[in-house]
Amino acid sequence: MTAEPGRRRDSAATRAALLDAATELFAERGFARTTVRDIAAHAGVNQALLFRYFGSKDALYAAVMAGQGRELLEVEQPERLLETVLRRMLEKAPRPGDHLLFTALRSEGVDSAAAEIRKALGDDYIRALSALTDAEDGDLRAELVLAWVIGISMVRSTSAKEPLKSANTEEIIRLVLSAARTLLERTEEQALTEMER
Amino acid sequence: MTAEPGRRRDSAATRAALLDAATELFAERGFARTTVRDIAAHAGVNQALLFRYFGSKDALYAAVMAGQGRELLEVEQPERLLETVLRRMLEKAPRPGDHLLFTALRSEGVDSAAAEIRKALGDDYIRALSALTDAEDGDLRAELVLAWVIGISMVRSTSAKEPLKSANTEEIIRLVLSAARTLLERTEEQALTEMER
DNA sequence: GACCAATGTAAGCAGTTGCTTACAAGGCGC
DNA sequence: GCGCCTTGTAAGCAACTGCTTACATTGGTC
Repeated sequence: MTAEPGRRRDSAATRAALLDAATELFAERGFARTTVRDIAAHAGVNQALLFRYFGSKDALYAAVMAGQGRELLEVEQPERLLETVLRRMLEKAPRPGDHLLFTALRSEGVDSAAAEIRKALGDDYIRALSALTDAEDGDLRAELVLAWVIGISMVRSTSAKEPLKSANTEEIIRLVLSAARTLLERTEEQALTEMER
Repeated sequence: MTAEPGRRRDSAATRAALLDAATELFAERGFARTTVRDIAAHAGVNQALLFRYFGSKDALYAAVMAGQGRELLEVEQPERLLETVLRRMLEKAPRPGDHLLFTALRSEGVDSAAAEIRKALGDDYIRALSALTDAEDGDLRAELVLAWVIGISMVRSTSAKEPLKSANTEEIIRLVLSAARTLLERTEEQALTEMER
């Protein structure tokens, strides 16, 4: 009987189970602190299959990150990007993978696949954010704002009880946005000039 | 001859060499990514002696961090704390251990000695920074500012060439201070009230 | 039913980690 | 000179990591 309960001998389903498990664990613990054994166990799949289907932990990470983390860049108008990013980061009940973006951005190390992905992702966000200001050091300003997001994500992931973990989401967003505005807002005249075009 | 060149059979010097090497490496790579073998090699000392004199990697880390990272808290008047912290973080030629504070604050994990030290250190800085505002959510504001410092340190340690790495130190400080001021400054009247006392 | 590629499994390899142990050697008190 | 605690050394252990290999099992094809 082909339609056996559960799934056996179904490579597509196995691949998908590995991808799902990897997505969840990478988002939760980051690349370095996630183990291939953890992923396989979490997927209910033999560890060797992970390497059969993905080749290496690096490649699995790349597969997980393919296309992920950039949805906000495409959907959001730049003015609302920071707010949306913060809201996703702070939301109470994230779906699996929702935090992939943040875990990826704050990954450590200069080797391994994670470093390249982090850099590419960071560059994309810096580019988007720097479009919000006309200051000549726009990239620096954008990078500072991104660093703030990364730092907040960092602190939230390590501290279990400090205010950041429990505080009102809207309040945090309000505070960060108001402060970031001093870095990213255009000057009045230049904003007007821009509109005239 | 007791006064042999170099040092041999000198436990104090051996301990000190280990401490120095550990200080430098922990500051550079953080707790998790520093190896006891690295430390011993860097100190030119047998690895077993590290455990004889310090007991464990955790304990060595605690010994390194004992009293370190809080100098700025004691010296600086609160109003200048953030600026001084930023300046130390961004300075071009730090002495060994100068970055211990930042590497400690951005250490990962919830176990190991590093987590407790990070928390204690973070709490101290939050306390100092929150004294700068009279808002009732002062702790949250202070934690956000600390998260920013941590994020900047993070980004600088991973990106090799983005603006943050090379940009003008004073410009970065100016930008961060001006933005942070919206979070930490007192309202006019309350600052005056404070002065009257 | 026989073949055979695709799928799944168990065991293990090599490298790294923190830490331990068994031992050699120096140097001080006597 | 002798004993013995202190200091230093080399080797290795157990746990963990990413990854491989040798082998069983399944199920479609003919």
